[in-house]
Amino acid sequence: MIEMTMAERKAFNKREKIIKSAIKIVNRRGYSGTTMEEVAAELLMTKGSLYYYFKNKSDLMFQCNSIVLLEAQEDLKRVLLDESLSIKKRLQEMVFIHIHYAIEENEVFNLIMRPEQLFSEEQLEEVLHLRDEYAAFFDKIIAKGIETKDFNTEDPIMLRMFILGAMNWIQQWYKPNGRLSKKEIQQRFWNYILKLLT
Amino acid sequence: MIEMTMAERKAFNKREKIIKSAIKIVNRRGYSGTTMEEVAAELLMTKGSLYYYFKNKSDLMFQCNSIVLLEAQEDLKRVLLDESLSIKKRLQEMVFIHIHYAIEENEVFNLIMRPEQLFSEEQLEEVLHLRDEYAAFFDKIIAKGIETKDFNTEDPIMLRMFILGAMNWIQQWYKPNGRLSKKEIQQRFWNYILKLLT
Amino acid sequence: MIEMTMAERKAFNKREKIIKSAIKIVNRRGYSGTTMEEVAAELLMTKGSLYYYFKNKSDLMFQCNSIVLLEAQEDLKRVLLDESLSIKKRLQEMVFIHIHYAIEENEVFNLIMRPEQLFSEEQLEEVLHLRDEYAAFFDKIIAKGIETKDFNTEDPIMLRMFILGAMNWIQQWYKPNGRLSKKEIQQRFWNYILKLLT
Amino acid sequence: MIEMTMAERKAFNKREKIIKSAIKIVNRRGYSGTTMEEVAAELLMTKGSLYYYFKNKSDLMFQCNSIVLLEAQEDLKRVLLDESLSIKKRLQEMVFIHIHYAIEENEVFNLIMRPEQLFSEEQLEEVLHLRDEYAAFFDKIIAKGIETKDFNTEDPIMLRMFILGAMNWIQQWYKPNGRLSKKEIQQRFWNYILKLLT
DNA sequence: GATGAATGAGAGTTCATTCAT
DNA sequence: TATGAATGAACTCTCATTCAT
Repeated sequence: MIEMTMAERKAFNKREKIIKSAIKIVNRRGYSGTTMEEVAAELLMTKGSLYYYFKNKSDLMFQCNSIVLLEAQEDLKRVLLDESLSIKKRLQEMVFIHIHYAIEENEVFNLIMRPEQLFSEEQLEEVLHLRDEYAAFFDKIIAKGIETKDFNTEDPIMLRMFILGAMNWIQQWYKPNGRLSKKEIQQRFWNYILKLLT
Repeated sequence: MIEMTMAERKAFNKREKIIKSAIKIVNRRGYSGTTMEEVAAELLMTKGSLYYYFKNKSDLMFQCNSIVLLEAQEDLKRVLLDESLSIKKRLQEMVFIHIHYAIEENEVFNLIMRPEQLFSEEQLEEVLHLRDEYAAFFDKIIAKGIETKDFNTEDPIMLRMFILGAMNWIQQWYKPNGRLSKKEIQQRFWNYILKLLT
Repeated sequence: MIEMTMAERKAFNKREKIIKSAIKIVNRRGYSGTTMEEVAAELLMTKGSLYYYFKNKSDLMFQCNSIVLLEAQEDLKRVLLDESLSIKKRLQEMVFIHIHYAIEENEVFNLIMRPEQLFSEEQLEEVLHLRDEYAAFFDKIIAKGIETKDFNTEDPIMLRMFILGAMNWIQQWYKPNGRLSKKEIQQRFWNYILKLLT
Repeated sequence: MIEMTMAERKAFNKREKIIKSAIKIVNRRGYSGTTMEEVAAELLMTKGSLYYYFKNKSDLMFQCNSIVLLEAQEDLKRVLLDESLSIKKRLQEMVFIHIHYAIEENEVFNLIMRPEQLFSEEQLEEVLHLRDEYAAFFDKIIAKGIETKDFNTEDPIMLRMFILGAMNWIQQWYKPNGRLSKKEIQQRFWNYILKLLT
């Protein structure tokens, strides 16, 4: 979107590679369990080098969080604005997307449990802002559905929190080879959600 | 329940006091943010002394988890077995209890996010067992409700996971002086749950 | 002066031992050249142990500075209040004391060159306060001498700065086996100072 | 003085620019507080480039020191050799020059507090040599003054050390907006010095 | 000439854990 | 029982230095 020289692009790519790597580690070890050393090792770098790309650990963690959230937002937005789909279908897609991220990017997703402890004030503000934006996508489609009488509920905000909570929690018990596949979970959760909304 | 000498009882009490203190700290700082130092300080002890009562930090954390879960189990059991109440009423009470714990004992409750990282294999087994037991209380009442036609759902296990997830997540956004009081949240969540079950 | 239990006294002594050790290192390496590692090694401890006694490096450095300055203040005060000595004799003694410290405790004395960079605001305030107090001892005896007509000068503050500066600088060139001994330097400097004051 | 090709001259100029920049930083941050990064940033370069012009940090610091000292020497020499001025007047000018440098180039001037720590043996030798040369200018004019009976003192070397020390120390307490201006300080210090010399 | 990138040694700091008393 | 003291491993972060391009 923004013009970059070759060198800038290269640096940008490297930064992204690091973030992707860090995301993997965070998903395995959690935030405080992740060490700069391990992130570096995964990339065959030395930890000192990471500081060329990121101010400090908290900065790196912050960017991990942002990148995942922004990606998910992109996916949601595409569906939200796709007028070829019915309201219900759109929400369903969004639910599927959310569950996908909750399962695949379990720790990093919107799941920093105590972000106040990890992030600087400035970062925290943006983290919370990103989360709000994310949630707003769901609010929007629900509001539309209420307008069109597809959905019906009082206090849609609280209901959205109920629903997102249920989905976020999946990562706590999901196991790749469990009784139900990701697809089946998505389908059943969607059924519950639909029931709540009508 | 078990016979104890005076000395044993004294030690037992002390252990409990330490756990209660630790729970407070964990709720404030999270697991990895909790230091033995701070736990000891809260009790006007030195951290060395803690090791007389607990093998190590992980042991202390484990007991924190257990005590909260056992307490909550006690509360649930009392309601579950109270035949003077209707099935629905009983589940409602249980929901209220669960939300109460999720809010008041937010971090410790059933919420060690990645227990594999914190606990030894042995401990982990028990942690997971306790969780299962806990969840089973809900399964039981739901099963009863299905029998009596109070409730109606296929795959009650999955639905229970949906519901517990939604409730567990409350701690992520609950603020003591938020728009809705604990009581109001309990009520609304109960409404949603009832809708899902009928 | 203050009541202490055995244990407290022991800790106090240890702390003092560490400070004394640190002072040696600082005199050898300068402030930023001093590492916690080396201070610990000198005492056959590990650097981690230092943190049992001092909050951080800056705290240790601060206490080094304070202890030397306070000791020197004690020495000065004893002379200043010794009414059995003439004013001139008292100032002479004080000059000798100052030169002694400047030579023997060269780096730590009042000589942190850029204290703003090393100390926290709080510490800095006390450091500067201690320095001011120290200088005030000289101001007092000079003021007395002016009263008694022993001394004669306008702007005694500026003159005191001139004199202390000259003495402080000794550490920059003093060598134990140089042309003049400490005693001779003290005597000559006193001659110059007397000339300036009369 | 020495023939240079265009390219050499260009490099020479660049080197000087870097030194000037470095001097600024050193005056602000002290020797060990100065980073190659910051020096480079001030010049909109990258720190890697500095190594094209200087072997290492110590080399750069060394040249900073030299350049300031050589400049000051130039100034002193001009006055020293100006036979149109009286001996006293000449010394007065030299004192003013010295105080000027002590205030304006506070950290770099002759003030590397522990040069043994920073410089290689080779460099150290030259640093000390430059300092001696510098001091010798003062020795020369004082010697002349003694010859002409303008001044009178035994051990003029020691007295010169006393005087230079007093002046060097100014940087420890001088503040741009203090009670006395630079000019006033220069005047008073000159009065003291004159008193010492007659 | 200049730079982006990487390195590696070492610094300060934290903290669970141990143990003699 | 309790503690003061010490430890050591691990961690974050800094920075002078190098080098291919």
